[in-house]
Amino acid sequence: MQNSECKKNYRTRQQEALGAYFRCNPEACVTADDIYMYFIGRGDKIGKATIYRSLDRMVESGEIKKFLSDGGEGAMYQLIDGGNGCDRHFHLKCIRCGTVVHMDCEFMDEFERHIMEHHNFRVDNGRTIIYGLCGNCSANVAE
Amino acid sequence: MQNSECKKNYRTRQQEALGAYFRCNPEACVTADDIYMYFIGRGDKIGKATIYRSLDRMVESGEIKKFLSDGGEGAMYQLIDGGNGCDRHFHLKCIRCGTVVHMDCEFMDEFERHIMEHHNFRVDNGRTIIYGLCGNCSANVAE
DNA sequence: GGCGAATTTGAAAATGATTTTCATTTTTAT
DNA sequence: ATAAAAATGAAAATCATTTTCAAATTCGCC
Repeated sequence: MQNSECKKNYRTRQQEALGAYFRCNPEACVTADDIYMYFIGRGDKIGKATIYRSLDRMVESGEIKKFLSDGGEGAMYQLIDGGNGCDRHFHLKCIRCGTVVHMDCEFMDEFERHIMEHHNFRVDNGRTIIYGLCGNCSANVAE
Repeated sequence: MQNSECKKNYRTRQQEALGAYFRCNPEACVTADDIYMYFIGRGDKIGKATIYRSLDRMVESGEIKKFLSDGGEGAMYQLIDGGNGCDRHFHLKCIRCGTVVHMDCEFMDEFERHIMEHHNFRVDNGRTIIYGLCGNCSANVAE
């Protein structure tokens, strides 16, 4: 009810609880049901629909990521570490686990310059996402 | 029944059909239902269960990859590294006029190599679209 | 401090993708 | 060819996720 200890502007107790859950478990990699069970286990009152809705919001706002698990239990959710949005780098997004790697090095300038000079095209870093496989997943996918 | 035209060792007509589908559509990025509809549309006889089972096998064997779409329609399947040249270039898409420029030059290899070596990430050219402004639009847009 | 509007919640029902069941068909090995 | 093993398809079952809608909560404002 009161959000005295809360800095972020979550509107409701449930939304704050979810935010706190991820902040207190920064490495958590969980399904919606995992989270539901966690709260139910603690005796908290929360509905699954609310969890799904809140997770959607957090994915939308870029706080957490959603991806397909290796097993087949449903979507998994995990905190996005950096979280600080910046336009001076590319995003490399793993198509397997959803991890976003931030590419922020001088080579990028070279890339932009090449595309500008040789292809007459001005890259928009903010909108561009490079898809592929991160190191982990690359190692796990047989080829 | 006869697999005269088939080189790969798929056991059944349905499995061969699925393999052929991906080989003939190397850039296809589809849901199980897309594939089902495709075959039904052609008048072929195939069940959804078989499609799911075959897709699982192909993911397992590393022929195709499975991932969560950005929209929310279910899992998507796509050939891994089509092997065909179509995966060998980037697409530069203008966010203003929609023009797609194909970037197909030796610099791309350099780009991939850099990302692989410095960022431990294997770029998937087929799925990546670089957004920005084409020459025309760049000249016309005030910034 | 409280009232009404707007938003959020939760339980249950609905949805929809995927999996399982099982009788039948096809393939494989002999 | 023939029997055993594996694969198929239609339908039913499963299960994660979404929707519905009435009740509860929060927000804006006086």
